[in-house]
Amino acid sequence: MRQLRALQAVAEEGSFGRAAERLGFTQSAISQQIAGLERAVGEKVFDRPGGPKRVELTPIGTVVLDYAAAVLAQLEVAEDGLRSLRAGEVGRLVVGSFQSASVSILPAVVGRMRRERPGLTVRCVEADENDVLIARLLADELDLTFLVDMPDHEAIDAVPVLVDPFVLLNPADRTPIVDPALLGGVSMIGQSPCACQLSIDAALRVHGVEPDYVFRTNDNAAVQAMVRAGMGCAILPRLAVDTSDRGVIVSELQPSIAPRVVALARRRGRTLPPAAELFIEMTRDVCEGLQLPEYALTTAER
Amino acid sequence: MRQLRALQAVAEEGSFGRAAERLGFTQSAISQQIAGLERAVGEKVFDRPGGPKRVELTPIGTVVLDYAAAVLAQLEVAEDGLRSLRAGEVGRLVVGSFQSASVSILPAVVGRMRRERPGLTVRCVEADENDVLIARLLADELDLTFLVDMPDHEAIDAVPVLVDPFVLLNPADRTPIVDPALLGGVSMIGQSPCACQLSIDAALRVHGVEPDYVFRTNDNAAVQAMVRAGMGCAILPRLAVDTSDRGVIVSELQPSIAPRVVALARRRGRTLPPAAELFIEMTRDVCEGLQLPEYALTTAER
DNA sequence: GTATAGCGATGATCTCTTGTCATCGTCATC
DNA sequence: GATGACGATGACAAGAGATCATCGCTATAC
Repeated sequence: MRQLRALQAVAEEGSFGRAAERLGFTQSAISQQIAGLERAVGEKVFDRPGGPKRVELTPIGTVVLDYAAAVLAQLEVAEDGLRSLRAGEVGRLVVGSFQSASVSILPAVVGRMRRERPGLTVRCVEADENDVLIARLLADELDLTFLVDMPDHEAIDAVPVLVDPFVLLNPADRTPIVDPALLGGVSMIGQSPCACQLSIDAALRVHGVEPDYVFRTNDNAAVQAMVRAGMGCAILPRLAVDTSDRGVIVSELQPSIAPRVVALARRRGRTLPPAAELFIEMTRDVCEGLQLPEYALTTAER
Repeated sequence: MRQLRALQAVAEEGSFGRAAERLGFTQSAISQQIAGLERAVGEKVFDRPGGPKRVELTPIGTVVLDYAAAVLAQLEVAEDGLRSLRAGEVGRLVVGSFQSASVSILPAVVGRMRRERPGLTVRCVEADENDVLIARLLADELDLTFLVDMPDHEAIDAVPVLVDPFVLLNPADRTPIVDPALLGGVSMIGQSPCACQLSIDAALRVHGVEPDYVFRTNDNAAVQAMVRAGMGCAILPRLAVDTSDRGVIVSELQPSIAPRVVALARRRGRTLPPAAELFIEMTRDVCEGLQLPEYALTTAER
């Protein structure tokens, strides 16, 4: 390494002394470095004519120089690559997500990443169940993952990024129900029993209600369309709701049930790519924005 | 370097200790090498879960490993290349030559080289004048050069490889002349004043003869054809003569004139490619063969 | 729970590498 | 023959790098 640089410098300068000067060594050091290189190669790489003449590469020296240049160039490429990787300018991030996060949070975050760090690639892996996301996170298939609720797993580190209250959807042509305790016997639209749905059901049972789902779909827009069509009520996280829909009345639950917490999780003990910190920061920022008052319910008041 | 190898070994073994064993170090040494690498990279390259679990590459570590593999592969290519270069298996040799050497010596030598060392490239540069060859040798454009006569130049090292006496060519239909002193006034075929021709002329003048060239050509076969056609006599180095030509009588000069010496020269102080030694050896060998009795004059006796 | 075994980190120590300094011999030039 | 530029080399100091012994941590076994 040091020897290869010395070789280059001497070959260019034609003199051990000048090469030493260029590299910040003494002539003696260069002499020893070249001697070491020649020991390694097994042949002289320079002809030293003596006196003030230039030292000249031997035929073998020429070849060694070519190889040295190749190795050093390779090394330079590596250094450049690492520099930009460390700076978070380039890289690849695999993020787990679930449907409503993919709809409400991810687009904004990924959009900003693409704008601010075009070299970064973000790949998203979606799964409906928390457990699947957790398993993939633990298997190091994901760098980060969104989760519903804070996980209770000692190998996982999670930060809450969004507190997303549940809201009640009623058809616009009916007097809206807002008390979860009154949902007993009411037709409801639900999701298949994913993490989110299960926590809704549990909350309703606290109010003594066993919900009666007449239709289940995991597509939030479909849920909302069903409500609009008058098939029943629905409880959804607020961020999953299209609040511009005039056919549906979106109301806070009174009394409210425990809101859904969206967390961003990482495996404990796994070092993340530098870009991950950026991703986390942006996500928190985006989520903060999503919780601003202007995103509060407006449809019910209209 | 050492660190890159350590990185590879640890990544493959999943353990500092086993990597140490493989590389012939202690675990402590590997630990420090990886620590040094991480200092250079600026980030951890391994996650160390602790306990008997495998250490795992961090995302950055994976990238570093890729770069390391590239650099090490490059280095291996270099080592392989140098090994075969040093062994004289591959390489490139530029050899200076003049016409009769190109005809009589080179083909056999190059042929043998090609057979025994197919990886070697021999390029020949031909020049009619000794001085041109010497200048190119001194300019390092040639690794070796054939020369007519031993050079008297302190920067050149030469070994005689062939002693090639001059012979006299007479047309077969005339009583042959063999005494150079009798060539005065005789029509002669000669070459243009190259090194070889000049030494012939000088030798003739010693015998009081000023040769009368009625035709000059640098093509030996053309000289011989002219003699065959009866245009005159000619003096040529024996090796330049086609002794199977029945139309020409080839005789030794009596008294003989100083023979031409073919030398193989190198620049003093210039290290030659390993293949050059081989070339020199083969040349001496071939030339020895050319001087065997069976190559002695036969035409005159036929 | 405690014991145990495997693993990496670390401080002390030693060795070998690699730098500098001073000096020498060589070669071209004045 | 003096001079100056150059590389080689021996002595010595500084630093890198290896080993050894030991520590703390984690998972597994009893």
